[in-house]
Amino acid sequence: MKADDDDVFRALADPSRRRLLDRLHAADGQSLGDLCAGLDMTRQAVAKHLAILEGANLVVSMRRGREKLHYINPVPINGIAERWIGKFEQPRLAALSSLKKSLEGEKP
Amino acid sequence: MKADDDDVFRALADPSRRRLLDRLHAADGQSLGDLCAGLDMTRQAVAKHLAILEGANLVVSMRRGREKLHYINPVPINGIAERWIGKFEQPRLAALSSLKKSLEGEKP
DNA sequence: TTGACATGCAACTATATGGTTGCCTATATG
DNA sequence: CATATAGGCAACCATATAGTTGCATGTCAA
Repeated sequence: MKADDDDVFRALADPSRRRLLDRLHAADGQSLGDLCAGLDMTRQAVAKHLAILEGANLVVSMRRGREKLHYINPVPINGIAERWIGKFEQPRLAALSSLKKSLEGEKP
Repeated sequence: MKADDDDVFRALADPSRRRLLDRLHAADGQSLGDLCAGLDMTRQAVAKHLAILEGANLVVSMRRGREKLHYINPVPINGIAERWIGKFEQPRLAALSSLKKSLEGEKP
């Protein structure tokens, strides 16, 4: 519920950014140019997405010469998975059964 | 990576909607009026958020008389946690160490 | 039936967002 | 040095989104 989480959720909301994360997951440490290849977006658009991902701390970058290499940072994702999503996993079956019960039992 | 996931991620992107899910998590089966209490939003705004959550299948609703009761549906959240977030949990430490290695070893 | 209560629907506004184009800066390399 | 390459910056545009107000519909209870 921290404010940080908001950046992470918003960063994850865009399909293009999720694809970028997928690409980095497949091959970590790619440059901006590498990440642009095959996407029908301008380089600048990709750069903006990467900036947002960096802002959410989902990606860290370092410059090597004139290149900027990008690395995935799994910590925030792990964070929301643990602190926010985790609480829905445990009561999953309970909620389903209580829902079913409600749907069946409340009408009469 | 299904198209459904997009709805879920987008639904989760908004803090107000996450708060609504939190409220439903705290007390399942609330009506629209119940969910409005204490929020500085109009009822209509809340209704829209709930519609989006329903569209993403994160919430299901049923009418009882003139009330509409809302229930959380943990399945989609569980889905993205398993299928999308899970793949980042496992390589977490590996990625961190490779990042550290890169940050230290590439400069000279 | 009549009025109060819970929700639905529609139009409208303002801002956020994703994307573009154009130009500038910095690092290699001939 | 000159030129290509990789990326950064800023203005701009179109649409999506969150929120509002106003009114309509449906349901309960006296």
